[in-house]
Formats: sequence, C-alpha cells, structure tokens
Amino acid sequence: MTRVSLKFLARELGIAEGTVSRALNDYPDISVATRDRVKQAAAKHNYKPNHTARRLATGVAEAVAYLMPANSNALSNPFVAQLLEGLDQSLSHRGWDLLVVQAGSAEEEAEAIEKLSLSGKVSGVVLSRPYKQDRRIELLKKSRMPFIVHGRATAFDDYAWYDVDSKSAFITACDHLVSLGHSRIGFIGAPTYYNFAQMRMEGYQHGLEGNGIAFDPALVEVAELLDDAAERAALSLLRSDNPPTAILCATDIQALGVLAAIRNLGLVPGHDVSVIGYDGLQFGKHTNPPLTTMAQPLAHSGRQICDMLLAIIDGGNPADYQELRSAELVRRMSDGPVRPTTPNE
Amino acid sequence: MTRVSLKFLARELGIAEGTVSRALNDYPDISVATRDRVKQAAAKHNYKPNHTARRLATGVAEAVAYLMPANSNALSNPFVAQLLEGLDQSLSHRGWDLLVVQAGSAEEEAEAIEKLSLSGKVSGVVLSRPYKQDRRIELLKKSRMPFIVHGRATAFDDYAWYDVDSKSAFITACDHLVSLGHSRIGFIGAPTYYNFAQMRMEGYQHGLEGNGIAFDPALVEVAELLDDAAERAALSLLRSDNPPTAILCATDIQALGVLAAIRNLGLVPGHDVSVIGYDGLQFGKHTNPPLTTMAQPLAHSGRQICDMLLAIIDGGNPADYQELRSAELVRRMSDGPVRPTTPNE
DNA sequence: CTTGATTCCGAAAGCGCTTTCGGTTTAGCG
DNA sequence: CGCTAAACCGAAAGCGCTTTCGGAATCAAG
Repeated sequence: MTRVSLKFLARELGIAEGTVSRALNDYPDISVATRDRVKQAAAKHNYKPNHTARRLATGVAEAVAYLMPANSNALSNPFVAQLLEGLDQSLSHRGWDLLVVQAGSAEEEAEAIEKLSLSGKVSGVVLSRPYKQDRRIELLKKSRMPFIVHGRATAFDDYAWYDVDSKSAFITACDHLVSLGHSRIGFIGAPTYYNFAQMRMEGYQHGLEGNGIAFDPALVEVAELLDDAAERAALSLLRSDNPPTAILCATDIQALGVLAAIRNLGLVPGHDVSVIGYDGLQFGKHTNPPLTTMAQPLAHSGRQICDMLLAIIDGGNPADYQELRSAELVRRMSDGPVRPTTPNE
Repeated sequence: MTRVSLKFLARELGIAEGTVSRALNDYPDISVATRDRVKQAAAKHNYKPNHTARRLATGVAEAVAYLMPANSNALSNPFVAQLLEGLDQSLSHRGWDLLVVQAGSAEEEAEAIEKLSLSGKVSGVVLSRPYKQDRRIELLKKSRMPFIVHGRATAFDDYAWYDVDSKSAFITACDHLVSLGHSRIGFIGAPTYYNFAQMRMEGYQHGLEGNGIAFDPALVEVAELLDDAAERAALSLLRSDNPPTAILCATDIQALGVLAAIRNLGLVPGHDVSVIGYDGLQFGKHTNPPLTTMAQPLAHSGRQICDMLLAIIDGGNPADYQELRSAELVRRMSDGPVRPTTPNE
C-alpha cells in the first residue's frame, strides 16, 4: 500500500505536480476541465494531502494549542472537556487541529510557550485561568503569536480575552441574599494568585457595600479549589462567635465542601445557613441540598473563544476581541430566608 | 526577529547545515568539540527546531491523537480531562504532541480516522468507549496505524486495550447487596451499543446467578447516560408492583438520577432502597446521600494507556498490550441492609 | 495573417530539516 | 616514512507540498 501523493496523481494524469496542487486548491488559472479531472482522480484514490508537507510549504501551522490549567483536580475538570469540545468544533470547521499541552510547573509552562511559538507547531493558543500578573501572557505577547485568554489578568487592555463578569455576579448574589434578609454574609475565596479570585472577592465587597453592610474580615476565608479545603474553611467560619447566616463561595467545588461543613455541624444548608456557589456545574443539581449557584454561560464558550482566536490569526487586532459575559443566578435549594435566631450559642 | 534555523547556526559557526543537525542529534560521527560548540550556539540563540520540517524529513509525526467520545455530556466529562492529563504527561516526556479530535457523527468519525492516518498527522491514536462492534476499530486496524482502545469491543484479541473489568465489578456489587439481604436487585443499564453496557449487564446477571437469584427482566431498564433519563427509568422500576429493594447502575451519572427518583417517591436512598453506581466519581461524595460506587482506578490510566501505545509505536505487538484492571467497592451511604417490608403498597 | 492579450499549464525553486555518501584529515602501525 | 583505517565533516538529495514565473497554446482584434 503505497501512499498516494501529488506526484502519484500527477503521473497518473500525465500532468505536472504543481498543476495538480493548484487544481485541488481551486486556483483560478486552472481550467474547469482539468480541475474536475484532477479532483475525480483524487477522490478515486482517496488522496489526503500530507499535512506536514503542506504546513512546511505554506508556513501556516493550521493548528491551535490549548494550554490546560496545571493543577486541574478531578472536580474542576468538567470545564476542560466542555471547552475542548467547543474549541474542536470551531477548529474542525476549518480543518485545523487542536493540540492540548499541559505543563506541570511554571517554568515548564514558559518553556512550553516558547517552544510552541518557535517550533511553529501552532498558529495560536488559548490560555485558561490566568493569574493576576501572568507571566505566560507576557511570554505570549512577546512571542508575537496570536492568543486569547479565557479569563482576564489584572491588566487586560491589550490582548484578547473572553471572560464572565464574576464581579457583578457576586454583587447579584449578595443582593439576593440581602433580599432574603441576610446581613452576615460570609465568603470563601480562592487562592489570591488567581485573578478571578480577586474579582469575585471585589464583587462580594461591593455587594455588601451596596447594601450598606460593613465588610467584616472575620467573615472571609481563602481556600484552595478543593472541596475539603473549603470545608475546613467553612467550619472555622461557622464555629466563630458570630457566624454568618449565609456563605458565598468562589467556586461550586468549594460550595460542595461548605455544604458538607454545615451538615456536619448538624445544621441544614439552605435553612439554617444559605450557600451560593459560582460556576453553575451540572452536578449541583444532585448535592444535598441542590446547590444554588451563579451559572456562567459556558455552553458555547469554547466555540466563541476559538472563533475569536481565529479572527485574530486572520489579522484581527487582539484588543478588538474582548468579550464579557454575565452569569445568572440559578436558584436551587441551598439558599433561603435568614432564620430569626442565630444557629450557634 | 528572524527565526533561527539550522542554516543560521551553520553560517554562524562556519560549518555545514547537516553537521549542525547531526551534532544536535548526538550523532556519533561528530567530534565532541564541535558538538559542544554547536549546542552552545543553539542554546545561545535559543534555537528550537522547526517541528514541521523535522516531521517531513523523518516521516514520524511525533504526535498522538485522542478520539474524544462524541456525545460526551457535561456530566461524563471528568474522565476526559483526567485521561488527557495522563496522556499528555506520558507524551511530553518524549516531546510528542497530543491532538484532540472529536467527530460528531459516525461518518465524520470514520472520515476523521482515515484522514488522520493518510495525512500523517499522528503516529498513533487512542480511542475511548468502543461500541460493541466498533467500525472505528476496524478502520484503525486497516489503517495500519498503531492504536489502543480505552475499553474493549466484543472481539478484542488482536488489538491493544486497557480496560477495567466491569463485569466482575458488578458481580462484586451484587454479592455485596446480597450480603446485605437484598434479593430483588434492579439494574439500570446503558445503551446497548456500548460494549461496556453489555459487560456490566452480564456482571449483574452472573452476580445474581452466583447467589441463586433468578434473573427478572422486569427489574432491568436501559437508559441513556444522563441523570434524568436514569431517573425516569428508576421511577418506572420503583413504581412497579414488586419493586426492587436495591438498584445497580451502569454509571455514576445514572445513579445520580436514581437517587433523585427514590427521593422523589418520598423514600430514602440507602435506607429504603440501596443504590450502587459505577465509576467512582469524586463527586459522589457530595450527593444525597453520598453514593456507594464501584470505583475504577483511573488515577494514572492516561499515562498507562499512553505508554502502552508508545510501546506499540516503537514496534511492539499490539496483542501483547492488553491490560485489565479491576474496580473496587467504595462504600458511602447509598447502600444498606434490606428493609423488612416492601416500601410500596 | 499578424499582433497582443488571455488562458492554461509545466518547470523549478523553495519550506527547514534529516541522512546518506564520499572525501579529507588525522591517527595508527609496521 | 608510506599505507590503511578511523574519525570527522561537507555536499547534496530528498520529504510532499506550494507558488512564482514564464512559455505555449488559444483567442480576439486589427
């Protein structure tokens, strides 16, 4: 079984290799007659161009890389797959490839980015979950390679990004809680090197402020993006002298741990203590009780992100591709009116 | 910023391009002196070989494709990301790339496989979740491209695969339930075109048989791999004249729906009706009640699978790479002793 | 029938790397 | 000191495709 190449087709048809190539690529200087003849022969022999050779010749990689977040624990993974699905859809439309690269450490990540750009493997990259000051973004900029960030870092004026306005989402959540009568609202935040952690925290603070509630540092804890870390954090909040009657969580995963903490204390979430998460994970429907959450619209975010990236690759100005979506409150069962008596003491 | 190429280095060092290449690739016919000189220059100029050109010249793609399952709904996604992570680790060790390809329909999938092999983009592929008679496997075999299947199809003697023995897992689950006094054990199966659906079903039947319990078709339902589909199926089981006192589910996702069905009937899962899932999703810790499940060891399965694939690419005989792991019972709270009275009527 | 403009295709030069082959140097040995 | 054998490197041919350039054939117009 010998591979069918351009040369093969050319020989078969008795015409030049270059002509075959141009015919296949719909060059205008090829007569319809020979074009059809060539295409038929190609179809007959099931010819698929060697992508590598094509890349080398054209200089365009026809591929995009997704930089998978490093410590993606099992619970946070739903995103990844969903995003990949969207990216792939948008890409395959063009016949391009999707590369997934994951780097363990920060150095490895820098190395990976440099290699990606210098080796010409891809013509663009999408980066997830940026840190506050993200070195990778700097590297990407320096590399002159088109890229888009899923999320935003602190300075975000001169590159492309797609993000959900989690700040205002937390304001909404606060408002909601206040409307239920809560005034002691706790917050379980994410590690501060993530930029989203900062924004959500700000949303929480503004939300409080907007409702005339003083910010109380005793009501906030920072926890890793894991259920049990959040559980411990919630426990310490709940065991304090003047515990919150409601807790906002930076992520749904953390909310899971918070629910557990509440139950472990013999209280019932949504009744004694309200909790609201963020992300809108499907799984939230099955928690105990079902989790109220600020759902981000990640339905077609993958496609959207990829389309933006492709537009930039096609010559668009990165700064023109910035999109801010908003999250919406999905009420399930973990929130409720404040209870008259404080649960502790 | 001009790209630094072999030619560039060659000119800089005043030696031939081929020599530079051989020096970089540790050919034995290059003196240590020049080798070091070349490597230093390469490092100094931050030279990264153009991967595309290298591929074209050597003919090896240095990349592997992962065929992402088509209808991977949000809930089943944790696997994907976890697997990808493992694959990537094993691959990056070699400096190879990971391509993710997803095809919508079956035809698209066939097309994708053909294109992958003919276009020379990858030197191997990993396929997930095979169907019973999987056309893709046939295509892969015909393509002469190394591949490995995550799971098994019905005939599985002549290709490489990595699978978990879900059949015996379901026997274990049955035994466990019987030891708790259950004898009316229901089963929510998966769509029959999946081979794993078949195996799990068989495990269930054998498990019954081994305990002297007659198989009762009225106790089994087949549902899509979705929570609500399973919920409906469970409802119909539970509402029958002689409902099961325990339900085995082909997947954890389905178990989620089953728990919901039980609760909706005013019964309490784990007390009135036991349910056991399969997969061992982390999320099961947070369901209501926490889900007892047969956990498959997908910790490093990605790495393992990839290493097997690489071994085949290196010339190994596919049939020598077949690995069957076993799942283990993770007891949480959704199983319990049978209750004396039947819940219905 | 000549001329100039089109239309269509062949030839050939790369893309950046690998690898074979042969030639020049140097070392080894009688 | 001459000869063979290593050791080392340069030259060049590809890998399979794209794309430019120019030439031959065709056509319209003068």
